Amino acid sequence: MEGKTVFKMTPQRAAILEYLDGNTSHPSAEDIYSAIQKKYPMMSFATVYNTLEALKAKGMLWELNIDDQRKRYDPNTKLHHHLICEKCRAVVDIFKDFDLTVPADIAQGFMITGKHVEFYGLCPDCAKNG
Amino acid sequence: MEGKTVFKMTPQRAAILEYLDGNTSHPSAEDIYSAIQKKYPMMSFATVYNTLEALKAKGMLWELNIDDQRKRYDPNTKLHHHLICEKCRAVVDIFKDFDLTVPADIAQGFMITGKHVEFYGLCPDCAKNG
DNA sequence: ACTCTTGTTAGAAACATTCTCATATTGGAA
DNA sequence: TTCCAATATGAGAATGTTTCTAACAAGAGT
Repeated sequence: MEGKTVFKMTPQRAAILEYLDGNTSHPSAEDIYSAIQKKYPMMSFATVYNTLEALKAKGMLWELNIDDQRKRYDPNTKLHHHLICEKCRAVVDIFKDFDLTVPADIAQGFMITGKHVEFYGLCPDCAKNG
Repeated sequence: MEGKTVFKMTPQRAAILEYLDGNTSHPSAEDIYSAIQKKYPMMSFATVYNTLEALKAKGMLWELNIDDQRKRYDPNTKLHHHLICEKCRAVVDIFKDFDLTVPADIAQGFMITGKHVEFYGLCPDCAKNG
């Protein structure tokens, strides 16, 4: 019987959790890896991906497909949305609850379980310089 | 002076355009490549990507980051949103205009130029079988 | 101490996407 | 028509991200 497997705490995982805690930068795996490598040079990329996968499975992390080039991770799993700078790829959180009801005749029989709004634009820095 | 470069029509491009015209399946580059390869076995992957890039630059195509694994392309560039099946990755269009105004105090100085809503769920087939 | 489960690591592999560059085609101009 | 410069193509190499492999390590419980 499948059962939920134990999540063992290790120094590597503690470091990843510490890095993610309260982090609103929506880091990529690479970002996480390089930040933590300073402290733990032995840390492997596989461990980063394994841990992110485990956290995602426990619902403690969102995997965002917001960036053209790589996955981004968000430790805040309370319903919210995102604003993305098309120039520097900065991502910021939008905490606002939009009314997004999809009428049945438009939902085409889908069972809707989640929603996410992406806003595109330019962040203050890029708007100034570009 | 940069100027917009000419878009030369070639048999390969005609085939890609024909395949995309009215296509609501949100195909990946691979999908496009294999569909067209039946007719044009000499067609190269580079050509598919080059053409998609050119069409995107002309605003005739959207590149969608809604799939974990690969980019998906949408020839319909009229404002709309998407509903994604989390099981089979099917993507369907939602033509409904949501009111998505972001108050200035929440926009954090961003200049917002676009928006896109993703709904997640299960398509009728997957809801039935899963 | 022994065992079972789970986590770690380095490196290889898989995969999507982009790049290179020699060659071929296109569409307008002569 | 023929010619030409710009642009497009194709095969394969290169890149970057993510996943996989397999051997080893660490923990908890017996």
